[in-house]
Amino acid sequence: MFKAKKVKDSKQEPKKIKRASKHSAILRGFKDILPEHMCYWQHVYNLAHKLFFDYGYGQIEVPLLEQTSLYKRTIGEHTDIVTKEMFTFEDKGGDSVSLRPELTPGIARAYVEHGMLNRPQPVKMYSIGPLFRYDRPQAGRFRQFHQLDMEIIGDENPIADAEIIFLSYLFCKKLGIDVVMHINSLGMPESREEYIKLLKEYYKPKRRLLCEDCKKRLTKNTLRLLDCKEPSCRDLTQEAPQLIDYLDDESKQHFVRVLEYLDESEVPYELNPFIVRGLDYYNRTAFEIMPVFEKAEEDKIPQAIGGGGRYDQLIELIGGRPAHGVGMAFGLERLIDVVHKSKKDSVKRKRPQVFLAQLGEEAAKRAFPLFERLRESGICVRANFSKSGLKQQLEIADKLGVVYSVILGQKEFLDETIIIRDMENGIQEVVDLEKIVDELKKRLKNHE
RNA sequence: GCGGCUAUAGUUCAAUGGUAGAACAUCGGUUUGUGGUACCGAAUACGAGGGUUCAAUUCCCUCUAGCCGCCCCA
Repeated sequence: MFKAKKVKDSKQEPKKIKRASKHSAILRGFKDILPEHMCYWQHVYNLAHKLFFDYGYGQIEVPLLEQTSLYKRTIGEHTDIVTKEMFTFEDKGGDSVSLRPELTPGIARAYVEHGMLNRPQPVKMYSIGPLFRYDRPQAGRFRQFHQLDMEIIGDENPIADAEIIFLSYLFCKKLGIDVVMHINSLGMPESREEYIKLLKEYYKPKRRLLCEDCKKRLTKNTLRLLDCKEPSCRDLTQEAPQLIDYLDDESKQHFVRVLEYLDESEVPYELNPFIVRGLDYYNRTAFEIMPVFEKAEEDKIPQAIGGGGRYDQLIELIGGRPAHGVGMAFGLERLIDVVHKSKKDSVKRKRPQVFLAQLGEEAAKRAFPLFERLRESGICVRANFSKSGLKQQLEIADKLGVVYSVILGQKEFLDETIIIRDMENGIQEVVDLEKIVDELKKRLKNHE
């Protein structure tokens, strides 16, 4: 991207290269996950695979790219996600395709397309992967982000809702973070629509008292009115009719039973009538996971690290035979951020145990297969064969935080011996090269 | 999409209307084989464009990006 005029002066060649590389920067709202941060991701992944296997969830992966219409139909034609946040483009065949902004539609599609309703119901699945939304980047919000998603499809029973919420809670607990589940019931679409009518009628005479945003919400997104942080709107909201009082009887029953199950499994939750979710396919149970911080830490309202709910119409929407469903997803960047900040951050980076240092051509040659011998025997070993100075190598060993360094120099090479150096106190010992594996293992065992 | 703040080496920060310093990190050396604790040296930066000016990294404008808030969401 650098300008042509700068190319004129050939003396500036190195500078130009530097500049050019600056211009080819990462896309807005996208993030690299660097090696030193990967331990958090691996920790989350490992925990997820274990937990979901234990609870009988199968892992599924669905494409990053799907027909745009899949998302329009499921998430909702008029939602923000579909109208302005999707990476949508035409492929070479002229079809409109979109990078997935959500995991659930793809999984539901797979359920229908692979005839999963012929499997024992319900079908339990989980999925981990990147999602894309063309949104303005902000704290905890990126254009490519990752979710851990779980779904139970083919189960109307409130215990399925409770299981999803329970597993979400359990997962947070395993990660060592404190959370509380904010939970609500949206009822069925019909009862919800009736409630929205009521809500409009309630606010309309008071329109003048609302903030500018809420005036728009009144017609476009009435439920969101309840969520406004303006004090004047809040006052009005206090007296507003509550969704929960207008639920159809079956939904009410369903909700009560979900809560009973949650009480039984000791999941901490709060009823929150303002959880409405931004996707059209939700009905009945809706919930969000809010992290709980020590009070000194945060003066702002914490962001939800996950959310989900029931979607009993979704499968039918995409052309399958009707099947009930309930699911949730964690935002992994936010989740990891909370783990990172929490005092119980238990994620430890794996440290290598031994550094193998070599001196001289002959020793280096011998050290190379020795590395493999150590690795094969289960010792976590590191080396840098292209460095020749012992000082440099010990420096690296120190930075890696190894317990022992082993030094193979020209002298040791000739004697068929090797030095073991205790990195904590600098005490060295010469041992037979033959016995190095046993000697190291013996010492490492004592060290534990 | 709207608003606020910011933009100097890999990182964290300085200084300055006359083109920039430090710390840490990186690489190399201190007579040839010893780190965590010395000393010396090297490479690396004013986000982009325009304007004011004899002169701009410094002042002004635009753009871009980052952070934060709104909207929305994970």
